[in-house]
Amino acid sequence: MNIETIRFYERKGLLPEPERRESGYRKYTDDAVGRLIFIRHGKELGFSLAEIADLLTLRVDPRTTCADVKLRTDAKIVSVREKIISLQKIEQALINLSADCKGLGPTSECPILEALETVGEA
Amino acid sequence: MNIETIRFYERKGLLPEPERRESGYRKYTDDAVGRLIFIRHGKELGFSLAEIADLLTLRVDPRTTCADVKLRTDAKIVSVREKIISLQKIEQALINLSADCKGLGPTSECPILEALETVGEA
DNA sequence: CTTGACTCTGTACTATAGTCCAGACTATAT
DNA sequence: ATATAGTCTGGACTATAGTACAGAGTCAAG
Repeated sequence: MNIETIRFYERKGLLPEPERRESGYRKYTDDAVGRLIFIRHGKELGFSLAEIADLLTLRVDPRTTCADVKLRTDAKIVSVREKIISLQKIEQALINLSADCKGLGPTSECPILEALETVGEA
Repeated sequence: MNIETIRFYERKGLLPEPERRESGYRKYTDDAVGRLIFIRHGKELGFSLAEIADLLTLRVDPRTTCADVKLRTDAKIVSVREKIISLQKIEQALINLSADCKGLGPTSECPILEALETVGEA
C-alpha cells in the first residue's frame, strides 16, 4: 500500500494519528495494520471509504451490535444487486445495438449512432 | 437538463460553441439538441463523457466507418460484462458473510467484522 | 562518512461528472 | 413600468479516491 494513501486515510479519519519515533517517522501498530487490512477488504467488497469508516466505528463502539453490521451488509447486497441489474440491462441494450450493426459502411448509416441520436425510447 | 450541465458539456467540447441572440443568450440549434440526446443516451448505456465525445467525433468524421463504432460498442460490452462478473463475486462474498452472521451479540463477536479484520484470503 | 533511498510536511493536482455562486443583464407577465 | 424569473460570465466548490511535489530531514549500507 502506498504511503500517500495511508496518509490520505489518516486525514480522512479512517486511521488514527499514528505514534511516532523521535525522528517523526510513523510507527505502525498492529491495530493500524489491522485497520488497513480491514479497509482493503472493505474496498474489495464494494464498500466506499465512508461506509468503511462507519464499519470501523461500529467495530469499536460498545453500543453497537452484530445486527448493525449485518444491516449494513444486507443493504450493500441490495445495492450491489441493483447495480448488477442495471448493468445487465445496459449489456443487453448494447448487444442489441451491436447486432443491428453489420460493421459496414459509413458512420452516416450506422444503426448504433442512429439509435443514440433518436429521441424515442429504445 | 440543467443549464449548468449544458455549459459544462460545452466546456468539455461535447457541444460546440452555441450561436447567440443579440442579448447573449444561447440559441440551441436542432444539432445541439440532437447532441444532448446523444449524450444522454450514451450515458444511459454506460459510456463516459470521454467515450461519448469520441463517438460524437466519429459521427462527423468522414474517414470513420460503422466498424469503428461497432468496435467501441463491443469493447463496452466486454467491460460491462467484466463489471457484472466482479459485482457478482462481491455479491456472493457479501451473501456468505451475511449468512455467517446471525445478527446477535456484540460487534466484538461479529463474524463479518472478523472476516474483514482477517489477513488471509476469504 | 557519504550516498542513495526513504520519510516528513503541507499543498496542489488528477480524474469524473457535475453544481453553485455573485453580480450583471434580459425576458416576460401583469 | 415594474416585478419576477431566467440567463450571462468566470471561478469556486462538491464528492470520491487518491497521487504528485518541493524542500527538509532521516536511515542504513558500504
